Amino acid sequence: MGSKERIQRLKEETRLNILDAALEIVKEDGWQSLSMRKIADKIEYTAPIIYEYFANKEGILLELTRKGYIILFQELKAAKIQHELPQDQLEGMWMAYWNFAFKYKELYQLMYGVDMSCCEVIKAFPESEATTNIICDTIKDLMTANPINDDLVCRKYFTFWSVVHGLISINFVRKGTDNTTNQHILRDALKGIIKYIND
Amino acid sequence: MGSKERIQRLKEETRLNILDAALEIVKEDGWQSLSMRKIADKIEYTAPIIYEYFANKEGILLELTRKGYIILFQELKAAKIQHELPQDQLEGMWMAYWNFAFKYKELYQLMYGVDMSCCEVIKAFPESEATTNIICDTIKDLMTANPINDDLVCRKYFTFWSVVHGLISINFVRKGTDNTTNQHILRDALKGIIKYIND
DNA sequence: TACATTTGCTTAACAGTGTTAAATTATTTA
DNA sequence: TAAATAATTTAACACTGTTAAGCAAATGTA
Repeated sequence: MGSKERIQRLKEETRLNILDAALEIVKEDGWQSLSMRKIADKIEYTAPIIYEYFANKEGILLELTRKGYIILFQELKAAKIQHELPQDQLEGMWMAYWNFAFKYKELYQLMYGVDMSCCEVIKAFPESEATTNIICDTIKDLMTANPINDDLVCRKYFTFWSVVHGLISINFVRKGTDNTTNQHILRDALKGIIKYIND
Repeated sequence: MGSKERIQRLKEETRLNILDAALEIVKEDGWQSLSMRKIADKIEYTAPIIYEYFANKEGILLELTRKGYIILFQELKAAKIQHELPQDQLEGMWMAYWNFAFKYKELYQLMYGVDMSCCEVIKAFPESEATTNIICDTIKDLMTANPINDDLVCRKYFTFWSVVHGLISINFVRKGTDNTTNQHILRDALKGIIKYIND
């Protein structure tokens, strides 16, 4: 009776269907909108059967996260073997990382908790502009070129922001790491950017 | 009849109470756990009256976001006036930004969408280690020192990750900005770090 | 003072969420 | 064919945000 295996195969298939359906829903309407009943609808079952394949909703998310890491690793590996020199490999891998984030945006959000669930449309607050300005003004003060290239100011601001925000959010997610060490990293990175602000 | 104003003052007070209660709940149990009924409980009312002060739940979040920006701006300003030289001002402001993120962690999460709602406890996946390793290996390849300082490798990896992740998540949140320009920023930043990897 | 009106607040309800237990249907086994 | 097992659904529970209806107290008006 080989039907045992056939059934096993079918079960494995619906398991994958659940994951696919979940990701599809997220691609359409975001993580906020993902629900067990919607997944069930998509695979043409009712909600409770999902619990025969996953412990709960988080189980689905964990599985998708795992899938994300596997894909990411493959892309990194592919990028690495395209170069000989370590410095080229490193740059290539980080570019691959970057590309992964946009190609698999939903998975990246899941993996690294970049969730803009709250305040769906962050329409630039007037209050947020003030903070942008006070920093950009100082960047301008540092610039020797005349007239000042506003585009460059904006880019430098972005670089600063990315470094600091990245360090912060990674600290939030991986909260194990020592804070003073990271503050050291931050200070070094800042000094580096400031030093070469006129490039 | 000065009672009009007294009532106005009371209303303003409960409005603030709602915001305080919301933030308190989030501090205790995270954004995921915030609910209208819990807020109502805390201010000793029932849920519907909150809608007399805010359009909906998002209205509360928006107000807290605004508060966050106001506080952040004040901290930046305070940091700036403590220095004379622009480069010191800049470093001071970014350090203030950093400190703000940890001092007002919940507000920062709200403002910049750093939400680890999904997968509450991201227990280091084996799959995630593979991606960490493939990059750290390459960083080691680049290092001239012998024996290799593992701590430094880790720190360099963190720096890379922060820059890239920061740039990505800021691109997600502020999706208006041009992608190719950011890729340019990224490439420059990467080259910079790689260049000074032995410092 | 007596009535009408506005205000403040609550209860009840709706549609949605994740999740579990019971009931039901379909399939396999004896 | 009858019993046992598996597959799937229905019903329910405790939540969620949100709205409408109802009530009670305070206020305005005669």
